[in-house]
Amino acid sequence: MRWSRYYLFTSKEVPKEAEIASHKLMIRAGLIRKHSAGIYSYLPALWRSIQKFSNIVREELDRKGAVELQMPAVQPAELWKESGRWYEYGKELLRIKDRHNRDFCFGPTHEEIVTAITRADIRSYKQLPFNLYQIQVKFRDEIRPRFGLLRAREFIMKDAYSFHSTRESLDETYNDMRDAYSRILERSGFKFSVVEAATGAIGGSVSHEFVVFADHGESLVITCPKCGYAANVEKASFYIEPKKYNKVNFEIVPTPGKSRVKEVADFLGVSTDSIVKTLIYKTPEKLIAVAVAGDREVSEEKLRGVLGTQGELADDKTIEDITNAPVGFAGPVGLSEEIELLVDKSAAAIEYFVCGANKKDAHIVGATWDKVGKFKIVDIAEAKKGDKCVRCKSLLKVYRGIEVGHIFKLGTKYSEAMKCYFLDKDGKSKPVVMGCYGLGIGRSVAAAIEQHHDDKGIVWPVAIAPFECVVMPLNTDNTTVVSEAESIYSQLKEKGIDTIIDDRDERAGFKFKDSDLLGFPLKVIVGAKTIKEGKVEIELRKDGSRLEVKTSDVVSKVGEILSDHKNLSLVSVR
RNA sequence: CGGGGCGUAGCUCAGCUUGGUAGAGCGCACGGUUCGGGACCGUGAGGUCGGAGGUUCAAAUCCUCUCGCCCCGACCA
Repeated sequence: MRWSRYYLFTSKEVPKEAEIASHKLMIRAGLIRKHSAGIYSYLPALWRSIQKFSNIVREELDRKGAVELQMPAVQPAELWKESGRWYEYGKELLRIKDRHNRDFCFGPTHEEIVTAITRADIRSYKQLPFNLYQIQVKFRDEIRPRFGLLRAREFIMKDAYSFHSTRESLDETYNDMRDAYSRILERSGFKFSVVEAATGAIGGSVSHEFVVFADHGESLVITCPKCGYAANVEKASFYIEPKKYNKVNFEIVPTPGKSRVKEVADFLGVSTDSIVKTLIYKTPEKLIAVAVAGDREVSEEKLRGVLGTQGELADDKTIEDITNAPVGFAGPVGLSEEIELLVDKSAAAIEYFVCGANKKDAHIVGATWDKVGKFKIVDIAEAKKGDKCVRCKSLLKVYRGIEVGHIFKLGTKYSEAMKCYFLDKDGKSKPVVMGCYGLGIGRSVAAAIEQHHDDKGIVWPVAIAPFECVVMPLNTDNTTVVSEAESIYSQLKEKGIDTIIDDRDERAGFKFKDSDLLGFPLKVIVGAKTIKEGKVEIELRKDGSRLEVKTSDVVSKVGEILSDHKNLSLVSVR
């Protein structure tokens, strides 16, 4: 590619709307153009990176026997009504009407469509399993798009859906996909972690996230450096350390106006972890009381797992009705029998605790669980810094990262709702067992920049760089320099090395700054100084190191360095 | 959805308080000097001041409405 004829325009200005590195650099390097909140064009250079990453994805999925297809972006409402998600998905689903006033949506994901396809074809267990995938534009009307491609509304995603006659078969494919994702990320030069995750709006039972480490990531990941346990903070379990408690006599004490945990703790002179905090949640069907230790938060994702449905905090009026007290004075002791009580492990472990008295301006001290009616002990508190591993009791670490992939065991949620059945060996009709596997393409590429950049610009991993190599004739008025550069450029292309020549009539410094910003892994510098001796320089973007080589050796040397780097990025970093 | 901020040249922004000829830097075009880490000098092109309405002799500036963008928050007792 000739830079002078390519569509690649950089800028010195630091964009005002961008806050994090990948977003700023993508704008400065001329890789994206924003049209609306969370809606972008991918300009040619970035599109090359996206294509390279997509092709790695294809190679690794094809290797596992997955089959590519393409499904519609605009989907009829009927299918979403069948699965029930037309009513559940909420405002993130972009709903549109056609000229006949019929309802459609712009697909945020494709379980409905893929199930509509397969239910028409699947008859027998003999056809199973199979795994279908596509790389396609999705739309999710996010509450607040931000960070450029990291949280866009329109984005490119690889989504795969597998279909099975048995759970065991699903397990097999699930593990295959897990391997494929790991290979994809390794080949693309990511440092990442595979973590247990909550299933969210997609549904299903088991799921894992692929989280690329980044200081500005939106996901919090808990890992155990000793035994390798890793989970999203929304899902992570932790070890509750047994403590010795001194006996405290049961007593109802006045706590006027002290409704928050911190206030009660200060007022009574106790620590927050000896308080039991009681929250009232509501689901579409019922009210639930939830108790956690005062120094902990409820993980709504964990709660969703226990309830099997999304719960939300009840409004003030409901709380007053059920607890006979204003908000802030609920407690498990003496709570109405009408409401189910879930007690987190963290709260259940406290022998003598402080809690709301279900009475205005009063708390109980010295409460014990034998004074509480029926309750169930569950794991619904969020892990936090300083917690210990549920498996090996080592100190857990908390990392920030970007969730680039998420794989789920869906089970029969969609196949039952949408009647995708097959006839099994025993002659009985059964719902197909499904898995689904998402990987954010644009997000991954943005995450790569987030993970690989310095103060000069992007430092692309070789595998997904827009170009592997840039040839830079520094003195465009020197005919030897120009002709040597052109010759090297043709030879590199000949050898299949992805090369751009910076043939623009610009000064040397300008070209250096631009290619540093763009982050091409290798520069071949052709200048008047060295060409006199029949030499050029090769510079590595990674560390700025240079070596002089004879013009006759450049091509083989470049090939050598690039293959070294490709191999390097294959080394597992977990 | 709630709160805050912004919208003026291709980009980043000043001007608005106190109404009166629309500015700077970068970028762009041309000429000259320069030429291995975002050069310098000169000349020049380029703006319905987000949009609509209003007040006024006169509106980028004041008022009303509206659209868009950015940031923070969205209930944990």
